[in-house]
Amino acid sequence: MGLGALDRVTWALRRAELAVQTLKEQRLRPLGMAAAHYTLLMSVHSEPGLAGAELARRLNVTPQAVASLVARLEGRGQLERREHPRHRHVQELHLTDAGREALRAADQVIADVERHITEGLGPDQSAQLRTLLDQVSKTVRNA
Amino acid sequence: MGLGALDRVTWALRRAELAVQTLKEQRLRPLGMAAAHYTLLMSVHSEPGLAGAELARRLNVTPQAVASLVARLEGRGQLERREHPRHRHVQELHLTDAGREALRAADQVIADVERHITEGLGPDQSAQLRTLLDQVSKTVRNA
DNA sequence: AGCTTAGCGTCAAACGCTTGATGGTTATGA
DNA sequence: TCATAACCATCAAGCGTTTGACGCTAAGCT
Repeated sequence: MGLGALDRVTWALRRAELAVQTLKEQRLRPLGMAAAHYTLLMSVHSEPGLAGAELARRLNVTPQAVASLVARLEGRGQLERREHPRHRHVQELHLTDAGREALRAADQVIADVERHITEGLGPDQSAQLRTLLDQVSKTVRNA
Repeated sequence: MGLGALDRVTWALRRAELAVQTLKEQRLRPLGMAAAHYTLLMSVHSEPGLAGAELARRLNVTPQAVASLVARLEGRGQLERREHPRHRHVQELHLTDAGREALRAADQVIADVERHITEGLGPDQSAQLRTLLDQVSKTVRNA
């Protein structure tokens, strides 16, 4: 029987993602930051003031997972919860100065990983890879 | 400041992988099988008789995670642990007939997902994507 | 206005995985 | 031969996440 799953695109995709994520985690570890923390900080940075539940949707995780991360980052003084002006029950998430500094340091590491990959591929192939990956995402989304 | 992580290749990679994995999980759910189960069964199928620890290395997880999955699949009668001929302490992992049948059904679903993606991309672009992904894996591995 | 609906945040329990440590088994080398 | 090292499997504890349920707040509808 066939069952040759070894040379499928989705397996190559999985292995590449796993390798990249592992490398990021390793590089981020000396900074005392997990990849999930970096992702959350970066999301809040790019879209400040949104609620935890909204953030959870963008990151494809549950609101509780976000709440857990927020609690930790708030404890470190990198993130702060403000009261939403209209909805008293909702909390706006914002970065503190310390949070911005931590994000800057972490992003330097992440950008280095990214650069290493894109240089290994070359500029045009990197762009093409991104195009193909986006197309995969789009194809899968409306499956 | 720059900090534009949104249009990085590694983010596109992450999102694509997440989307594909989520879709697989959804499609596999009606069969009562998780993606991790499918992966394990497929690995055992492609290389029968290897030990749990060895399997863990290929899947990039811990031996305990494999043991947990094996215990569950053994309970379902889809997998069996045989005694290694030389090392009495080691266990060879083999598929049962029921395991092979379950794998066949699951692989049909997975192959369908794969087909949907490759058809959305076209044959040559699919091949190119796989090449690029493998190159990313290789680049990252010796970073 | 009052009622229903929808959305956010949080608590509690369950699940899966990792880390660390232990015991058992085979191979290697003095 | 005997001791050391290497490897596998397993147990126990800790951590992060998901699932399910509850209370609370704001908006939409009659």
